[in-house]
Amino acid sequence: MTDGTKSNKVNMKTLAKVLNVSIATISKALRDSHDIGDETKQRVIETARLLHYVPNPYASSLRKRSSNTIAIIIPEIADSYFSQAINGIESIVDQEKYHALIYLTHDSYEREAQMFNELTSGRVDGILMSVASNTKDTQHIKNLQQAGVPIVFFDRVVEDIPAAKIKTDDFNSAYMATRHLLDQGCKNISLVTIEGYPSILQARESGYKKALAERDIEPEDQNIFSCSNKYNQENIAVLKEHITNVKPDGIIATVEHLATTTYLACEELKLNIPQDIKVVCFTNQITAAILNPSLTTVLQPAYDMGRKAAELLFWHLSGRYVQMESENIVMPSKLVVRDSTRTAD
Amino acid sequence: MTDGTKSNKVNMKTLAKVLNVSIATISKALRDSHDIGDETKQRVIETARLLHYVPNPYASSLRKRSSNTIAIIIPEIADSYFSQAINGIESIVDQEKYHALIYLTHDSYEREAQMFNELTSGRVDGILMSVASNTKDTQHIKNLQQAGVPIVFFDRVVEDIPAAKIKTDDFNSAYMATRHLLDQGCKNISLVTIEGYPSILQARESGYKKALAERDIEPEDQNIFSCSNKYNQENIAVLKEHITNVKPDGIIATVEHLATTTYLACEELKLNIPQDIKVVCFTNQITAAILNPSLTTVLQPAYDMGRKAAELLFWHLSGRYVQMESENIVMPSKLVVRDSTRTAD
DNA sequence: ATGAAAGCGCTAACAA
DNA sequence: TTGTTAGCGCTTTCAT
Repeated sequence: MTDGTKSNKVNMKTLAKVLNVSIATISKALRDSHDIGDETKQRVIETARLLHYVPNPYASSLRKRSSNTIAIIIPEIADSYFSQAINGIESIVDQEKYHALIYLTHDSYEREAQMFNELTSGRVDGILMSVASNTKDTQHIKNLQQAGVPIVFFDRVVEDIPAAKIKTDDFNSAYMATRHLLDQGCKNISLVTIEGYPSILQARESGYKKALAERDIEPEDQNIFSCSNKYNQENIAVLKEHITNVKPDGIIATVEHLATTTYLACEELKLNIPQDIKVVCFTNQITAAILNPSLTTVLQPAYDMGRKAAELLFWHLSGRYVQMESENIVMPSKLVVRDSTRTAD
Repeated sequence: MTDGTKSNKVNMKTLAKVLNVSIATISKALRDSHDIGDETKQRVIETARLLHYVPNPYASSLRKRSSNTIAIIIPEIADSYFSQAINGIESIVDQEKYHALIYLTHDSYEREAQMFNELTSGRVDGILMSVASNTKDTQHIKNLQQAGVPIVFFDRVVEDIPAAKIKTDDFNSAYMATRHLLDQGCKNISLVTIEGYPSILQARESGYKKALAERDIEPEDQNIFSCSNKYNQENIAVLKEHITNVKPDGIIATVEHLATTTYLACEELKLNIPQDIKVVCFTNQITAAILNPSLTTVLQPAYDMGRKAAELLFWHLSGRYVQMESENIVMPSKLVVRDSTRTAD
């Protein structure tokens, strides 16, 4: 079914014939080469416009061994952080006249590995990625790097791979959140995370523990609790069980979907936020302000992170920049205090 | 900077040399052609695997004049409807071993038209799109169709173009929402929309008016109010002005970002939702349930719509399906009643 | 069942 | 300044 109306397909050959010049002249003129006369250039550009000539990207990519396209590889897309980050990425991709392929791993290592294998083909000139939660073996990523495809990580980075990385300070974010809850009088704070992400979770755990240690509180294993990044009844049940058993008076939810999960779990347990239990969540949702109660959040500069990641990649692609390995940019996240952590006073 | 480690680039030529067969044999064997012996096939597949052969997509696309990639063209991505729709699309794209390019129009006709022009190049085999709000002239879309690129519209469709369309029933959605507000005792309902989308808005307006007419209420022009699809202070101010002037006791917000805008406008005006004013919003945000108060929504089957749109496109692409023009699928949206439209009793 | 060869549309030496 | 030519890696007749 790919026949189409191939009748009026105009290519360089067509232009060459019409203008009585060689194909090479057309090619050079269109790429504004310096060894084509201004007058010829104009004629070529003009008739190209008239005949609605559009270059065939695949011919060009095959020949040049570069595709003017990048891949965005992320765990999921129905997430305010990632969708805002994509906006940032897109702003640069568009500006550079590139194209962006989007791939969702759904946090599956297998899918991620397969995608990377496929991308060995030269389909993209570079990759922007947030790694899947359960990716431990990172050989697939290293392989692609060795094949010469530059990679920039954003948010969910792989620490032990030499590549550019844009992230927020997970240690400090968790530290800020924990200290805030302590300041609000919490004595028994649970850190709720999701499975996977060894490096990120470790950093957040450390930040959490440091804040506790500063107040001479011994962290309990049971307060570090992990469930799935889903918003469903089962997850609510799991969280309810944790709350019932551990009876935290403060919860730090480290991923977006846990916000709704936590609120609903508390509601079902008839726990009042913030009186009975205070809640902080890592999320960029703009509705945080109008939740019941409004939600204290750790806000990441998603758009800017996406933009920065794309900028780094394009600097590298255009040769302006080389030391990708040493780029390790940490952007500040922000604690936005709202009613979900308010004290009674 | 696109040199990479081209040293170990293995292509069909490499395989042919290694196996002492012709390139044609390799090609056929890998595509499981019937005129290659089973034994040869196995040998080819085996060594391809061993040498980590991955076909060059651009060579293949150039030759076959089809790219195994589609374009997703949408106004924005930081929107729960679109991101959920993309999830649905991706589920099919992945299954069909296709690739998806993502393009954001930011609701700009100029950008949209330019993208379509670019896609004349044959970069994609098909397009899934939601049209930009201010697109009136649709020649760019027709041009691409005439060039043989199939297009499936979802959600924001262009009625007068013969192409497959997946949408929800805008007339009925607005009708349901309006009737619900009337049932809850509202007498002065405002329909808040955004600029653009003639066909969608007209349908919603009609549904709104029909519900009013059934109760013998004359719709007032001032109750149909349009602002921008932004979440910012200016937009809040504009909405506040409307509320102050028109004093509606019910608001139907027809796009997602208007939810937060409306809530904050009411808060600033010290209007209690739902006592002073009831609110319904067209949105798929999962946080609707935990807003203050929980928000009555018109929910669209975003994931299924994306999936369905992709399915239609691939049926067509694989020749299984031809009558794209007559496909006009309307999927039911759902009114989810919550506290923002609750009556006092 | 396998191979030779043409060519998809473009780029980039190299010649003229 | 312009043209000739040799591919990029793959698919696909058409021979054998």
